[in-house]
Amino acid sequence: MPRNRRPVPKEQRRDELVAAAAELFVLDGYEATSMSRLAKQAEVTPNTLYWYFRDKDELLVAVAERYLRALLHEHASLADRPLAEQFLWLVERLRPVRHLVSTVHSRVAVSDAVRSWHDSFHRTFEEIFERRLTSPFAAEHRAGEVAAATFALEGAITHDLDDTTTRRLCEITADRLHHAAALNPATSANP
Amino acid sequence: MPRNRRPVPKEQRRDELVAAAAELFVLDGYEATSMSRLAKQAEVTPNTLYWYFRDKDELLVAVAERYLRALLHEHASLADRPLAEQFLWLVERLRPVRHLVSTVHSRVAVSDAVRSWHDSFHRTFEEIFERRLTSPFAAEHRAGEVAAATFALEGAITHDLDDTTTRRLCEITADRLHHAAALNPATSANP
DNA sequence: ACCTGAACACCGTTCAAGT
DNA sequence: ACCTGAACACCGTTCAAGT
Repeated sequence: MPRNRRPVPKEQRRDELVAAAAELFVLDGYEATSMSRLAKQAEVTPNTLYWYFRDKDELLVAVAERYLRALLHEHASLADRPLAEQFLWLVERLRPVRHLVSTVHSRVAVSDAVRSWHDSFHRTFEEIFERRLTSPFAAEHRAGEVAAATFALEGAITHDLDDTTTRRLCEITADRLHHAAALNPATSANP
Repeated sequence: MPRNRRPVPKEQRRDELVAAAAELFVLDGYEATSMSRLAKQAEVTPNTLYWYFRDKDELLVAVAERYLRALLHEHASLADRPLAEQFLWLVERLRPVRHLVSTVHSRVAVSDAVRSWHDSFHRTFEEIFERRLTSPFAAEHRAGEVAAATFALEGAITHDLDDTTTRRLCEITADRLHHAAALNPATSANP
């Protein structure tokens, strides 16, 4: 068997490794997936993983990024549906990878790579949310509303809620983003 | 030196170990604190930790519970202050132990002990929040509002927000809990 | 009952060496 | 450039043995 200089392009090779990692991270969890088990799954030696990735956290980032890309791609087709419906879709779409979400959060403090990916992830969603804030109002108020929406969804993904509560939470969150200006005391006091 | 059968009562001994763990978990993080470093800090051998705790996760639970007790005790004196102010206090109080919060969430899927503590933690705060829901309305609507409030605070604790955004988020969250019934379409449609 | 010494199986990571 | 064999320092945990 060929042991090195494989004829497969390096981007594709890297992708295979990320795919293997994605499967195991989601199935068994990040901590429970050792680099050697992962290597075995991808049919390489553990060291090979370190040729393509600096460390295990960089592998986590690659897996998370892979899911984010797929998510944004699928989301594009729902862009004109009601916001509450989009939120519900998002939450149900991310529930299966909830452990990945929790792991990313817990490794933000440990790994610079994870932290910077996490931050850019939040910026991506903040931009999407900000576009939905129909009425114009002051920047710090926008930031508060956007943060509340983001955290509501993150919580819904990572916690066990029954279906009706999940749906309610998505409706509440969407409502808030639409009517934020009207509900804002400072703004509604000066019409 | 006495090597066993220490004259110190076992509850106090356990407490010393939890105190040592609390310090290191918060200072260096849970993963970065090995059982041997922890043992050294508490001036025992690693094995001794396993006499008092089933595993590292049970130690994590003990540390978290310790913080929760202190938090609830301090919170009692603010019970009649405005809700937004209570929230801001809570967020700022828990920010220093944010890594503990993230770690608990990421180990919910791994450890039964952590999961059941986490669930009871949420029940505790849900009860506090539910008492603040002034207007009466259907149970599934309450659950949605309470979840939104809980997740907003959890997010504020575990993410970097500037001071004004944090304050705004707390105000929004408090407002929501007060006016939830009026904003609920189903309820406001039938006055 | 309480604590230790010594070991176990494993972990993430590195490095010199191969092609 | 790509990959491996072998090792490194360490991890959480266990267990027989001590007092």
